[in-house]
Amino acid sequence: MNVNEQLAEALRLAVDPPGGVSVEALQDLVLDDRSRQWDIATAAQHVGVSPHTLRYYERAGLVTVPRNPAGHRVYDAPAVRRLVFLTRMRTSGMPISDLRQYVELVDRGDVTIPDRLDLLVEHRDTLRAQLAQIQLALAATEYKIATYGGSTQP
Amino acid sequence: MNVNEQLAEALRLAVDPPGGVSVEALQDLVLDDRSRQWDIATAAQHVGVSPHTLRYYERAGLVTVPRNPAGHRVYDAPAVRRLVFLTRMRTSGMPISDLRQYVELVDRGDVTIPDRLDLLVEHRDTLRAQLAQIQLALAATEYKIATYGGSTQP
DNA sequence: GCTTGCGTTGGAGCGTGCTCCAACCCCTAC
DNA sequence: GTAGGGGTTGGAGCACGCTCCAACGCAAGC
Repeated sequence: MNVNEQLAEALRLAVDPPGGVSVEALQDLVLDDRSRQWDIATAAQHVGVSPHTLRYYERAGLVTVPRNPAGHRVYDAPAVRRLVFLTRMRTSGMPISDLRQYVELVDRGDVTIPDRLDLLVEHRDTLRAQLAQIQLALAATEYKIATYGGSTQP
Repeated sequence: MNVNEQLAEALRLAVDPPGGVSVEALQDLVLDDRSRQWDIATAAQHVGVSPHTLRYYERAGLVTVPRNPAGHRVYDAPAVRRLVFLTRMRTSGMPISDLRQYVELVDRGDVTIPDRLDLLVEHRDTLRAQLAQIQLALAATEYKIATYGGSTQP
């Protein structure tokens, strides 16, 4: 995978998580990068979690979200993309504590890039192990299905 | 995948879970199918969980385990293979409640095979979705690693 | 002005899946 | 007989990640 392909892939990832981000969300995120802002309900929809969860993530220190004059949270496109990334890491099993550690490293600037790399590499290995586990479970499940005589192949 | 390949695969799955079942465990499970029996500590090692967890699974209704005259649990090879299967389903995200439902269906005999198939097919779909999720998370992680400039490819 | 709706907060509650504890039992070795 | 090392039980505790609640604030529409 060369860098261009990786960029294309990353863009796809940022805007099209399997959790369910819509085409409109894509357009919001890609086309109106700078100016657009969302309230918590809309941002939650874009990210694919509940507003509750977004507030929880803020409380947990994963993000800091600016407020409008009324004190309401205001999310912009980069913030939403960050949340999509964080959510992806979450749903793939990275604990909140690790994610907090990661964003703290990001906050501390480029000097922490090696540390971040360590975290990412570790998580990558975890993901690979998970992948193997799931593939095994899938094979076992498909075997059971086959031996039960169900011809349920798609 | 024909049936023979599936059988071979299933055997491999039953005796070589990534959780860490040893070669001795394999031999125990395959060669000494009928006569061998294990106490809870040994069975736990074979399955790759703690004795605590095995007792918990029994309390949760996933298995019923016979006792020796002293009242100690006695596990035989089929029981351990069943536990390996259950553990694989667990670690791949099937909740205890679903597993209990499944084993209840098994207990009720062949008439429940269609219901079991439904459960399995549903879980298979869940697994496929999980697989896609993890692959996306892996791609995202590898992209981050690449853009941080770390040449950490294996 | 008042209702409605969405937002805010701190704090409590909950479901899951273990994990541990206390009190006890059994068997073996010394 | 007694100490030690395993096992047994019911029940409590815990970590995690939400999820909800009460009490309140702001803003728009009638």
